[in-house]
Formats: sequence, C-alpha cells, structure tokens
Amino acid sequence: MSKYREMEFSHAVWSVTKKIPKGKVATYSGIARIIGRPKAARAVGNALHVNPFAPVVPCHRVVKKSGQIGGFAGGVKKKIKLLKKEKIKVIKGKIVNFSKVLANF
DNA sequence: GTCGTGACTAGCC
DNA sequence: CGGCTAGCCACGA
Repeated sequence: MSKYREMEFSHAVWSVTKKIPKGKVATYSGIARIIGRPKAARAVGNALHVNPFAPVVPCHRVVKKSGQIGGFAGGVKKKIKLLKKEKIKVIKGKIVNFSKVLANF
C-alpha cells in the first residue's frame, strides 16, 4: 500500500531527476512510471516546474517522450544550452540522438 | 469539496 | 507539418 503522503510524489520526481546520469536525459512519462504513476507525466512537469531545488535538480535533463525539449522554468533556450553542454545535440528544441541519450532506469 | 491550470501523451483531421 | 480533443495527475485558490 503505497501511501503518497504530503508531497511525496514531487519529492520522488526530484529524487529520480537527480539520478539521471550526466550526458543522458529522461522523459516525463518515464519518471512518472518509475515513481508509480505512468500517466502522471503532467504532474511530473508540475513538480519540476515548482521544484524548490531548481539548481540542484537537473530538470534540464527531463524532456518529452517525443524527444522534444518541452518547457523549462527560465527559458527553453537555456535548457538547450545546458543539454548541449552535456554533449546532447539539440536542434529546434528537439533532441537529435534522443534514443542514445535516453537514460534507461 | 469543486474548478482551473500546466515543463504531458496519444489519437484524429 | 500544424491544430484540436480527450485522458491523466498534482496543486493552489
């Protein structure tokens, strides 16, 4: 019986996001699935959007399932820049070698 | 307790 | 390719 008390959901999201290896990325639905809510991709985005650990959690490593960047609190441009710093190629807000940089938990 | 919103996804045209 | 709809979940007012 999984009792999601308080904001354990959001907490789990940040926890998983912090576990993303460098140079790799994860998807919203993927994270949602890991924490036990495969259909809570939206909630995941919400948690990251309001996450108090903005500079601590590599939220820029979280993208859509289609390989699209999605959004980022502060500017998608910055997100792309950060991803490129991680050796991840991004073109027009979309990851090129998405399948190769996708972290497989 | 209900309503609206959002960094999502999949399907349809 | 782009736009719209429906379903899903969590949070704040």
